[in-house]
Amino acid sequence: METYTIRQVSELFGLPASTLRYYEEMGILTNVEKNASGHRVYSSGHINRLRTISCFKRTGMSIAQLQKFFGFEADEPNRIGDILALLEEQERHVADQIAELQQDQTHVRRKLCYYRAIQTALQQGTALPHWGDYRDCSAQDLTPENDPSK
Amino acid sequence: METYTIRQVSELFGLPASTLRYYEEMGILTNVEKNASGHRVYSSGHINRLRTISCFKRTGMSIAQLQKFFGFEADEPNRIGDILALLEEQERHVADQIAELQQDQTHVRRKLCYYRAIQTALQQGTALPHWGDYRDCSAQDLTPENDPSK
DNA sequence: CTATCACTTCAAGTATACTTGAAGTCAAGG
DNA sequence: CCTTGACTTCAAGTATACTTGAAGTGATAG
Repeated sequence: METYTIRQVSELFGLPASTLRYYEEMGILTNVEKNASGHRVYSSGHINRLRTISCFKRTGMSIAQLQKFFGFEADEPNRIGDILALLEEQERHVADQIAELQQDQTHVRRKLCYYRAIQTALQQGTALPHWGDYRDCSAQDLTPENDPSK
Repeated sequence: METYTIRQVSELFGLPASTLRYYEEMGILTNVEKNASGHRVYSSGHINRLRTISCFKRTGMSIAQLQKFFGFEADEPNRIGDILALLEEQERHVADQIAELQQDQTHVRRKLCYYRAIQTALQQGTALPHWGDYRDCSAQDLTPENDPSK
């Protein structure tokens, strides 16, 4: 069975060793063994756990929620209901986040479009495009006809 | 020109009034007028600015970066290059975030799938599906053949 | 033998983004 | 006139998630 030092895990995930110790202390990275000289030894199970932690953290879970989730998992099969509820909540949350980010992407692209037009106008000495004060554009204010990003 | 009280803006964005004052103090919500009795008066320009702030914050910008960005905007047209660089960076960042979240969505769905199968097996008293230790499943470990979410 | 390196524990410190509390002002209602 | 409600400022406090520093241990290199 493959094992990893704290340094290897650290480099694998781009996390400082102190963070790995912190996760362990917080109880979200559990059952880390120690070798004869007291150094931590991680297994592929820990690597998988860390992938889940990264995933959940990216999708906005706090340490407290992670503690809860892995607490339920440790108490499987009694807590399958709780686990499913948490995962379903998280699935909704991720879907919402993706939808919001796609809106945000449009917002950023419109601002980009606006400032690129201004830059071009400045360089060519031509008139500025007359989109009014488009800087703080918002999805709501835009119809397909007046949307320069379309 | 339409105006808003701090309470109205607060409710519009679901942000406490203290946060609006904080954003103003930090210089990312600028030029807020006061009426005769010293109360803040927000305009539609502030509403648009707040939409941009929300967008940028969701996509991971810190207050410091927002200060920088709106600082550049205030100094337009001299800083169009800086603005464009920042927006382009942000566009890449959002795209990466969406891609990551889509991976995370798959991860969550697989875990859901796994635990639903376990729940079903428990309820029916049938054998557990033999996916090994699938709990900490990760995209890398899965081929289309052994992926229960497919 | 000793220095260096990679780790260890434990307590305390830091960064970010707010949040709260105290004390005061202003306008309207009773 | 007095209270109530909505705001104001300013300083200090809080929550979260680490991060850092000090002091120590054990294995390896010179």
